[in-house]
Amino acid sequence: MTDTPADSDFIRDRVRRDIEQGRNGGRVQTRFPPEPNGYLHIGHAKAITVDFGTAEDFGGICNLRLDDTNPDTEETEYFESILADIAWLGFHPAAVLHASDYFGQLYAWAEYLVEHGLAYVDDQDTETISAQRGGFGKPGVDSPFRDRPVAENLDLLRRMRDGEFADGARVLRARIDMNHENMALRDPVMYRIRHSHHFRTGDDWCIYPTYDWAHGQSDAIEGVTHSICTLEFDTHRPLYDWYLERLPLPGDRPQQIEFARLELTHTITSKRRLARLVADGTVDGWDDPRMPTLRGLRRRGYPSRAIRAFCREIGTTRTNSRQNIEALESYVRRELNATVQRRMAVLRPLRLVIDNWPSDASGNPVVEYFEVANNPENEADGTRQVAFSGELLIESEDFAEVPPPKFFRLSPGREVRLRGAYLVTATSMEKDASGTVTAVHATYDPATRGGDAPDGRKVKSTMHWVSAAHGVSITAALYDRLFTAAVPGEATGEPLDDLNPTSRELLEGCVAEASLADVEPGQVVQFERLGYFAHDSEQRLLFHRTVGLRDEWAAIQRRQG
RNA sequence: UGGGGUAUGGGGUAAUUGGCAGCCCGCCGGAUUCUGGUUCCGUCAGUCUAGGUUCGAGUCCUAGUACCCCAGCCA
Repeated sequence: MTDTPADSDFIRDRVRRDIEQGRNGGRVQTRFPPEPNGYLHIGHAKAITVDFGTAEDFGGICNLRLDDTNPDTEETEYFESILADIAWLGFHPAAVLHASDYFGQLYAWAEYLVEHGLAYVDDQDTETISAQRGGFGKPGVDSPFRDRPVAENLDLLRRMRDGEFADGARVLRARIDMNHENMALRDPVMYRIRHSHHFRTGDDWCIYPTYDWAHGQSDAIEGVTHSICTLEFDTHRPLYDWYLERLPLPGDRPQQIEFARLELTHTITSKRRLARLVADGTVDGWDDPRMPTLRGLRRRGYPSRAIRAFCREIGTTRTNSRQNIEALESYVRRELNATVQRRMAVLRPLRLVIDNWPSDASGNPVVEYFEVANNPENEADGTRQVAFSGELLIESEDFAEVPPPKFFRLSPGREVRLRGAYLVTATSMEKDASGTVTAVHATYDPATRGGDAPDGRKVKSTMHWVSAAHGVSITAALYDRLFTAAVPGEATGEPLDDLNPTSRELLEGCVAEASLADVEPGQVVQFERLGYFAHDSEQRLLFHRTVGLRDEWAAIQRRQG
């Protein structure tokens, strides 16, 4: 998969036009501005790709800016996870900045607006202010403090800053228009009193700027040219501009551009709902492989390159939409298939005894080693030696006493290929008291060493296998997508309320070929014909069936009705 | 209820700005294959509705419809 340059979209068209018109001296600068109050998820990956990608395409720069204006929700731990996740995704901020670095400048500008009669201190509480704001189609009511003299406002603002008042006692509001048709402009709050400890500025401040008062100004301070955000901020754009137009700023002002956030089927990105799953133990944590967090996806074995390619190629628009999770999985599968090594493993073992396999002088079965390609798609990955002997383990679903129509694998009298080894023909089977098949007996054709018949005869199936005496036992944890639609078969456009969390399935007694030991933790491997596995930090193997091959037989059956 | 935004196959996204509606995912079918994977080829299927302008409309005009966002001292 190649990193192709992004196609044109409305954002890039806009930037291109600005450059042509000489705006900002032809400079392009963006920023990714998360609040450090949680872990990054797949939705953020889209924003990151847009922010960094746009800058990159025009030779500009993109900074990481933490929007840390609310001390009550933000923590250093989140900040650090954001840093790490962006790095994992493969993006490199030109600088790591914080809105809290600008608290001094922001405050000075607040006094500037007060001095120009454009902001005032309001002594009312939240409920009163909210009630006075009116509603859709209903005018607001001016605060009784709206026409306070400048000197009094200035005095009160300074005393707010100096900690003279309790939390919530007063706010600073922009003096715009209580009858504005856009609710965002009905005298929005700029500063609130919070006697809280900020994870970076400590106890230096007890008043904190709101998002609206901080964001555009931070952009301006940093020299951001294009402030790209999601659609729900579009009614804030007039306010963004209102502040910037009234401040003594040189040169061109930053401009806000909105695009539709990424939504996926079978996925939620609501911080509240994800937090609940962590809290109630539905998942093991924020990095549970079922989670849509970047950490979860990484543990699941999703390559960051695939996530990047997906985010870039689904495009940026202003249309609210929901991508099929299959589209993401398609990028993951494509990337994994091209880059990842193969191993053989058996999830639900069934003994396969080769009755005509030779023994050595001391009566032990001969052990033979085959050289198998690590990745047929990529010769550079080399080969490995795999042990073969007279007693093997195969996938129990690869044998059928009575083969259903279109079943190509092993059944009595049928010849199949054991990958890389020999052609074998099933002859008989052993059953327990309940009639369950416990072992299959077969004969091999010594002339087919390596898997090819000299007479050119073909077999319909090539199966994976593990030598019983040489396999290593593993525990596989099988994960589905985090959510599944409540109504089976309803794969797209499902309402979020109909999504149910899926469970994890632990498979004991799985056996893999010995060379699995060469695979390092964090590395992803394709278990041939089964799906993709990833080592996680606890050395447990994770299997994601949705990106794998394992549902093939179910799919065939479904097609046949 | 006022304001803002958006409508293109089952899903997502393009269309040189008024000129053959293309691409990706999915589905279905076929070919290749030592993975029922991959790869390759093919099929199905679309411009929200109703009018209008025009030789010609996804694109322009008029009217309507549907969905999303906004009434935090969250971001």
